[in-house]
Amino acid sequence: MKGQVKSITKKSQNISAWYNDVIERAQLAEHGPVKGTMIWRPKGFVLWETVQKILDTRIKDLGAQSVYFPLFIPYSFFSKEKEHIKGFAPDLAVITHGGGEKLKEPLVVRPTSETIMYDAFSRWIQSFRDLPLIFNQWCNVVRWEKRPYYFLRTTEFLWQEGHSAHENNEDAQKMVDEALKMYVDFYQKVLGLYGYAGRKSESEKFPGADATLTFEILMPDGKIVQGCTSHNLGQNFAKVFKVQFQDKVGKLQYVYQTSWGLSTRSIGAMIMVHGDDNGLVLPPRLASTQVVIIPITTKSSDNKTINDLANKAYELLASYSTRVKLDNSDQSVGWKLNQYDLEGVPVRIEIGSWEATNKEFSIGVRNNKSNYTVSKLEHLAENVQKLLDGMQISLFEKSKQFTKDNTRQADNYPQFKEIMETDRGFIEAFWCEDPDCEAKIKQETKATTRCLPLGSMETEGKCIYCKKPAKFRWLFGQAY
RNA sequence: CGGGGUGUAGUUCAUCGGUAGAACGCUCGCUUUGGGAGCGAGAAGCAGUGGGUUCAAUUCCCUCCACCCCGACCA
Repeated sequence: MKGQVKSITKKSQNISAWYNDVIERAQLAEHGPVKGTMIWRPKGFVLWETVQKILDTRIKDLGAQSVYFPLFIPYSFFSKEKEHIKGFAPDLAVITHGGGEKLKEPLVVRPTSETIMYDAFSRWIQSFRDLPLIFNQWCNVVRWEKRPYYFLRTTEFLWQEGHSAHENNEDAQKMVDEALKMYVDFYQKVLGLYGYAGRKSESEKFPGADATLTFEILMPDGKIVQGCTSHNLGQNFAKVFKVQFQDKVGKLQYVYQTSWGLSTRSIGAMIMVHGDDNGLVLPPRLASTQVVIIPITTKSSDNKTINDLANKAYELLASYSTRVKLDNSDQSVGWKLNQYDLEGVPVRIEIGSWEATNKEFSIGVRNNKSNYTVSKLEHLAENVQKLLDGMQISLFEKSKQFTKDNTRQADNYPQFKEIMETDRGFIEAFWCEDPDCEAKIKQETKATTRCLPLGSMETEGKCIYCKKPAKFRWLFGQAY
């Protein structure tokens, strides 16, 4: 009965190796032939499809219309906004040749679409009646990565980018806030991930933005993933791309703009936080298979009764709109159980002789390995739903608890450094908001400001680094 | 771009100066099925690349390339 299958690296032993093992063994993805690229296999891509499906509805609820802009952007577009090109230049993939000839002007492979979109906006927006204009596009973008990592840092990644133009800053700010709220809700309710929403520092904000909002998520190794961003671009791009409209009194004005995005990085964060030594653990709302039914037939069992019962359970759950799969394949039971653990299927139902005799079902939940629940047929659908709901909540609660347990206040720099050398995680510390202090802290501890949490109260404190007056405790941490 | 490591079957690796072997996976058959089943048969490899040393290189030396890990950069 002993299998010779090589087990995956323990999560506690080496989280990078574990992460790579899980992704490859669960057949989510492989490395592409070009460094930094990844091949999305069906079981991985379906996760993104689900993210898209759920998020797209919410994005449209924000008033966005879907569009698609070209992958190739004239280099000159990038140069127009000074901060923008400065921030993105190191990441750009630039095409110099095409059709066997050297191009007159190099082309940038889209790292983000502000420039190419706003060039069009300048033609499409003429009047206050054209506002607000809210677009969203799902696409791939390229940012050259020196050190790639599945999902979290890939040279080509997939995302959604929302772009809007408004008459005034209030409307733009409202858009930015709503987009962030949508992302936070998505992370918490669908992906089951806790985190901190806040504002980025001047040096960490999007190149070309007035302000950037973010949702920061703690990983098990104490490093932090930026889960999404929502930027208030002010009139910075409007001025260089001449995006102007005539207001109600006929005066020519620049629009106020926003952009906001969530990428395939979200899937990496979800895997890293929820997964365990047996493989993936998928939040029920994300899982394309929420329940797997495994009939256990033997030579001596009443296989007709077992199969009838399994079929009934399948139909019942399917009619309850549970995403259910019945596995009749001839693999051994042990293999199936391990396989579905690896794939992260939230709930499994086993039906063998014992269950057939008692007309009951043994139900196991992925994140509570040892416990089985027993259910009669008539209560199956609602009991399974309760287990799915319970699992969804417990994943989030666990993520929340872990984040809270690893959010520490540092009141002096030695303390700060000690935390960074041991547990890392989030550190709340006063900072004077001088970029020099921020840069030095980063250099000395690897920690950067992650955000100023929304709703932070202004008080009086001293900068952790220079001891000059500081108004807020910022969240610090090591970025992924 | 710095520091370290690895390239041999689909995968993970072993081997060794005389042109290759295991496990898992895969195919076929029989037997099986309550936490990765058993037996038998079978398919599968120009040993990353280019050069050098040698009678002989997968093996030793160098180049390049790729990938992995650790740093700097980053959604």
